[in-house]
Amino acid sequence: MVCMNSDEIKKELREKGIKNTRAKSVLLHILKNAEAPMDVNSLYRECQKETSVNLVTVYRTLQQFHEKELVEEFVGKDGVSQYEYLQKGSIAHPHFQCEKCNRIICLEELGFDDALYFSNMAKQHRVNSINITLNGVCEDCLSLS
Amino acid sequence: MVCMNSDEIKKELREKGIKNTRAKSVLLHILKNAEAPMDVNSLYRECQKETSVNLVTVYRTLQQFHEKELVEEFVGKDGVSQYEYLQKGSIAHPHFQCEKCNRIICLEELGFDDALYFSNMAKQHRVNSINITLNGVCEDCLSLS
DNA sequence: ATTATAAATGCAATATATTTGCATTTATAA
DNA sequence: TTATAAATGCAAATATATTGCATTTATAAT
Repeated sequence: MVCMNSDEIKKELREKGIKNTRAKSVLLHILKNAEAPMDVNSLYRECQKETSVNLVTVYRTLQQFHEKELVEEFVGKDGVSQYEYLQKGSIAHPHFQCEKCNRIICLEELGFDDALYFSNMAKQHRVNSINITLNGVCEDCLSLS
Repeated sequence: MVCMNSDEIKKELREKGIKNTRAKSVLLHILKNAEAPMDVNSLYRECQKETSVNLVTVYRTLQQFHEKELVEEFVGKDGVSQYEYLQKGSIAHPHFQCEKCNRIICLEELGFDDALYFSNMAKQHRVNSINITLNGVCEDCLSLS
């Protein structure tokens, strides 16, 4: 298990007005240590390793984390929601999703200010988030075929 | 109803090895005339105006159109699949989706070759498609609040 | 024109992802 | 210590999408 100061997690939850329960702290911990976006099932499985929790609680927690802007949410081409910890002040990065195994890989940040660039395209609307996802076949699945 | 040479539709279906049935031709017609991506329900409702068709047939037809590369498919933040006629040789364009009313608006094409730009980020993988979606609140919903 | 065949369709059932209602428990602030 | 809002679990409901199977139909070959 990846290490992290539990006081830090506790503080982060309190700042957002979220009760410091086992489920919430474990989930936030998992999300903060994830190297790629995760779906509800993976998060549920990981969470179960640490504490007994109901799947509905995971759904509700992720919804709350999203509302409180702790995590970003997007839906992959397979129709499954993905969650990723939202690094404060960081620039959004694109993702690659494999059509065979559905795994998601983080790509490097764009070489330009995407928020500025893309928001200009939709000036008359209010842009809250930008999602860039490349779809295809990952190197692992390529080597299997 | 928007006009379009039905021979053109017929030819397009035949070229892709798809039987020229009422459901298929009506759906292709609707998709070709749509000014933005549509979901299954809108397509189903539109299709019903022209011919009696089962929802399953709409699903299966869209799946086929996607396999035969007649349409592009992506999933919005609301988890609903969206379909858009694939203009041959055209450059992909980003979309804006409203978080309130869920409608999708096509944005202008990127000012650079997105396929080249983004594929370079995922060199070790095979990139088949690129989806760029901005999420936020559209001008109509903004003016209501 | 007739016919054989694969493709397409409808209907019912199923699968999967996600949400909701409600009773109970728990963290936290007073 | 206690009152309260928040969090949780469980069951059921909802929404989206898929599958199996029997029947129908477009199309190409005759």
